[in-house]
Amino acid sequence: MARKTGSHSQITGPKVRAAASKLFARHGFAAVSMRQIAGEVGVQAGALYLYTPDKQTLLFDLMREHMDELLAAWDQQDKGVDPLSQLEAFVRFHIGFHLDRPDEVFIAYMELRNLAQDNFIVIESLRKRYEDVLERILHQGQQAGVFTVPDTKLAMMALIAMLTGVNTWYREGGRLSRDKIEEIYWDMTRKAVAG
Amino acid sequence: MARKTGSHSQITGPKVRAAASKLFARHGFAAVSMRQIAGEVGVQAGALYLYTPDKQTLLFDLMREHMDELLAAWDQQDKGVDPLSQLEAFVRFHIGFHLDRPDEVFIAYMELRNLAQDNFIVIESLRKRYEDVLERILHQGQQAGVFTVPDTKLAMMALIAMLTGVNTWYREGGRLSRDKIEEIYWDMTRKAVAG
DNA sequence: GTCTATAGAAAGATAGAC
DNA sequence: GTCTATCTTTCTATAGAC
Repeated sequence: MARKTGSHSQITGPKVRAAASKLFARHGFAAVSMRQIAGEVGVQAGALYLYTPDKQTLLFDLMREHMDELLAAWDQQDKGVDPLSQLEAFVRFHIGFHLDRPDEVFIAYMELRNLAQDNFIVIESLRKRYEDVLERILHQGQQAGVFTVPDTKLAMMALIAMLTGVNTWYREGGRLSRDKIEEIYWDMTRKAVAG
Repeated sequence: MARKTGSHSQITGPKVRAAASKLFARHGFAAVSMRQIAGEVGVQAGALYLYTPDKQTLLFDLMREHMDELLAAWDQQDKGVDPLSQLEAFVRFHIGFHLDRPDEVFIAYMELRNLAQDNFIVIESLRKRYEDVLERILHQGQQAGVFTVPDTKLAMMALIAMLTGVNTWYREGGRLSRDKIEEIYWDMTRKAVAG
């Protein structure tokens, strides 16, 4: 078979990111070598540096892209006007979005400590923007007398931790459908913030 | 000042574990070198191997000890007989125990993927024993008609994720006292599993 | 019990051929 | 665009002096 030549940058670039995402999620950023990533892609280690200036930037780009997608997806989400509808929309959105991207989610939560200082600040501010979405919903519901949350920030953190936790045990084709899982988590959430 | 001589093994051993715990939690197992640990203890890298056969065992021992302590502490905990009292005891115990040991908790959750296969099995079985404690409480409450949890396993995972999440944002001397935090989390938990 | 020194492997990143 | 080859650094772990 003839050796392939010519430009592959539009194919290889995404493959590098996909391989890095998979390997970082499985083994952790620090435990994965550039050679391993290259092996997964099917190129030599040196070739990776056509697509990223260094390993740190590769991690940062993965995390930033994930957070950007998260915020953009929420903006485009159908959500009601009253706090209860918005909270339900948030719960279902959060679970669905996170279950669709287990590797990226894992990296976004686990590899914060491996970000360089400047990069960390950027990712943290994106995360804060997402947390603010939920906190605002809780605050509005509290003001409207629909929810009883003595501390909206604390309730926000508790709910996000609970919802994101789905990723730690969910397996494709498991006992419960995704819709059923969303249903149960929504039920717990609704009751937890009730009067 | 005279150079100290003689045995320090009863001091240095625990110092090695404390240093490893701190550094693994801050930077991750894979990102921490034996030289860094030695530097934190105040010895040379080679001296560490008097206290652990290798880096992997050092991680494993930290995690196993943490899980053993967790299970032992729960066994000695005051807990009522009815499901509601037991659930409250569990919530307060879990938050208190975990806030007392932020580094160990972080390691126990983040470094599972860096355990060798055999070691992973041991830690996972200890974790399962702890999860079973909560699942059993939920099951008993459901049977007794005190709780309304359609799926006890799922509710158990949701609650543990929510409770452990306290560690991600709690800072000593923060806005809320630990007792107040336990109070709020117990309130959310109680409502989430209510009828 | 701890040190210095080092073996041996592997890491991130770069240079230059093709 | 990718390869091979390599520089330089750093790693885990061990050996032997004190």
